[in-house]
Amino acid sequence: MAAPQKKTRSTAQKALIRSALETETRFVSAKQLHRRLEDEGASVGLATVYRQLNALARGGDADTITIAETQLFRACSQTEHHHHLVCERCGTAVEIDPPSEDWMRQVAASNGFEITHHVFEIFGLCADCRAAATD
Amino acid sequence: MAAPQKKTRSTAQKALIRSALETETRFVSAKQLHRRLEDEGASVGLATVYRQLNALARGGDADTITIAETQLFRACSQTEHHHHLVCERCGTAVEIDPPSEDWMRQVAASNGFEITHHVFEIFGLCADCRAAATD
DNA sequence: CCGCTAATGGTAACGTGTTTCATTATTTCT
DNA sequence: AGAAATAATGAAACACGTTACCATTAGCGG
Ligand SMILES: [Mn+2]
Ligand SMILES: [Mn+2]
Ligand SMILES: [Zn+2]
Ligand SMILES: [Zn+2]
Repeated sequence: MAAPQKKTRSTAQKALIRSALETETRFVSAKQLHRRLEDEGASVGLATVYRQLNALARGGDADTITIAETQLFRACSQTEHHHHLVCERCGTAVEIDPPSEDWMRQVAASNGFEITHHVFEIFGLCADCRAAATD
Repeated sequence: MAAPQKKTRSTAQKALIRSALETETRFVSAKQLHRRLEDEGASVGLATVYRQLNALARGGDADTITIAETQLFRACSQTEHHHHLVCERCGTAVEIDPPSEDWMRQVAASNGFEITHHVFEIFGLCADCRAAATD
């Protein structure tokens, strides 16, 4: 039988957080998003920002990466598996394809492993940040 | 002129930590290594374990990965750049080659990025852990 | 409206990892 | 072999991102 599946309610905070994240092209932290919301006059608790960002990530509506012990989020509507090319200065990110799945499975199998998942992110400097770094 | 390069002293704790890490084939956390040391009768402070593991990593004598907000360490004598295939159950790891550097640079360049570094780890279950998971 | 309960938000608690600083011990100097 | 200089240690305090708690608010079906 189907799981009880508790029903979710639509709240103002949920909508605010979602739309704030969607207008952001960079990976942002919960704290950053929280500050931005209160700068815009909205009053949303930090705990709620964490909750909603995690919910979005769980539901596949946001990607997350961790940089310097801090989890960053970015809205994502893409359904296929992908990774990111991230500017380590400003957080701007571009979606990229994963390395060959066949190659990974091959490497794993030859060592007796069965793959469960993988992490892969390329970090660098975007054109803008490189230009800005010209002393 | 050459950097002042402060001189390092050899201590019992440093040797203990280094050799304990070297006998370990799995990725281990500072806490795990600390517990193991005190189980063996050695009395070493946790802060010292952190310090020495970080020093080993900085010096290239240890690899580190982060899993579930915890930093794990493993001795490594390899000098070339590499990655790991890690059993997410027992921590056993195998060193693997990186994906094509040319391909990564190509992807980055076509988006105006200049690569600084990348993270890549494959997680899975090793043969032993798969066998043990047979209900 | 009413009642049920999901959701919120302030705060306390948590876990990992770093910093501080008094104490210990290794190296160097005489 | 002392003695002086100072790197290293260790216990506890701290930093900080994230989660848990729980009393209060508010969405939604009736
Ligand atoms: Mn994405
Ligand atoms: Mn290695
Ligand atoms: Zn940038
Ligand atoms: Zn295993």
